[in-house]
Amino acid sequence: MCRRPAAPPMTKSIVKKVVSDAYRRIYAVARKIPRDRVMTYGAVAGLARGARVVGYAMNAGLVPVPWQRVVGLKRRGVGRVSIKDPVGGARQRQLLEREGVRFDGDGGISLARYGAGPEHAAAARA
DNA sequence: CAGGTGACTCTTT
DNA sequence: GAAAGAGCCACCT
Repeated sequence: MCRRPAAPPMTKSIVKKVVSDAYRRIYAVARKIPRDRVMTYGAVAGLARGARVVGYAMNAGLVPVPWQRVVGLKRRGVGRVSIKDPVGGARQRQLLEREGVRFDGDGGISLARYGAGPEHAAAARA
């Protein structure tokens, strides 16, 4: 049955977000992220142009998007969970590990291996 | 309309 | 290598 685990309140404000073209664009990209793969906010936004907006879109959490596959960039080639909520961050990490993504001792993710960006495609394939 | 905030990123000191 | 500042875009008050 369709049980909704902690379904967020569908307020008009939230609906308005989904209608936004920018949000739709972000959701479309996030949805394209393959399993066992991660993408940085900058990659989803196209660069550091609207990286913040990407986080906003994920925060909405009203669309069936694998927000867990969207991570922040800690260092060049290394990603990391940038969620503000410690609970949500831990959950994301667990979900990613569950899909096969391995974390570094410093909580970093090797984008060269799990990066879903076109630039990392070659590295990811290797 | 203007100000403030944020799951970001980059450059410079 | 760490810290601070600036840039950017969208949403909320």
